[in-house]
Amino acid sequence: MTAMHPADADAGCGIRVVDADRVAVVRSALPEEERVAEASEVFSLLGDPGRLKLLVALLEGEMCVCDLAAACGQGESAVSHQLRLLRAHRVVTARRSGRMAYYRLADAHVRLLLDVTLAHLDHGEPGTARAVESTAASERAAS
Amino acid sequence: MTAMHPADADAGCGIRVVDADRVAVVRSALPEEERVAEASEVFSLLGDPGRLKLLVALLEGEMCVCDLAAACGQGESAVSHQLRLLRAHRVVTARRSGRMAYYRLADAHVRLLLDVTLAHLDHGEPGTARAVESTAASERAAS
DNA sequence: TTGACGTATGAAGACTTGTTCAGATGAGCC
DNA sequence: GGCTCATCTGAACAAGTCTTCATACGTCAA
Repeated sequence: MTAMHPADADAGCGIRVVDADRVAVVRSALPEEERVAEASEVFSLLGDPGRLKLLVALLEGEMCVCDLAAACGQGESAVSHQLRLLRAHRVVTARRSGRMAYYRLADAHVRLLLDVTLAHLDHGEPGTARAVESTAASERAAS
Repeated sequence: MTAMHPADADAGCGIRVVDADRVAVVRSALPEEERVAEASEVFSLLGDPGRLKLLVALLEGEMCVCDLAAACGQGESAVSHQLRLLRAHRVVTARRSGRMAYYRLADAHVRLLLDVTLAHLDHGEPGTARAVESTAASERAAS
């Protein structure tokens, strides 16, 4: 664990390393594999423009499939497929009323990510401080 | 724009709509197509476990390619490809020193997203309020 | 019950995306 | 110069993803 001269060291397996200390620190700071996978799945869900639009739309409150499709300019079947995916990951939940299905956001973390991102989009680059503000506000309102 | 009885209306094109008002509101609240695309691209970048690990690693400060590879348990070529992508999207920047290349986070928004997510991972579900706190703190420290 | 409707689902196809391997580039060292 | 090393790049393949079409399911109204 102590510092060694650069240019040689290994990090468990036999991999080339320059700054062994740094590598060790980062390694222990890195979340478990499984956590990273979880997080990246969530980001992946937000990584599709169609899905992202659906979720942003749902920030306004619950909506049925056909309204979501209309509001986001997508086919109803496509929307249904996406919602299915989002439901499987517990990002949204469905409430059924007769033959209608109303969807709403179900994940506080995702809501937070969306808020942060929207705030960022609003005022170009700077974003951070105000983003956090507006995020906290909308989070309060979202309970 | 005024309310009409449910079950029939259209939203520009000829699409079935239940709550025309809601659809109209959401439509105007939705960011421009282009903004949504930008945002979803960023999320997509965070949506790969390998890339996500690289970025989390870079939260600790700048690192060279081989150390990143070692710390994240990935091949150096793979890492280089990913960094290239991240660089193209201005999420990271490279500083060259001799034959080494040192990468660092270059996007405040991405850093914020990472912080929020890590905070969320730490204390399971609740997350929101404390996530914002810790996020703001780390943002201050990150300038 | 029958038909229309909103939603859900399965399968197929085109399209992305990530990894790997092989080789190229350019900096440092003898 | 010639060698090694860190990084980059291109091509190819495997794997995953999104959309579409067709169809199935449950609900409501007549």
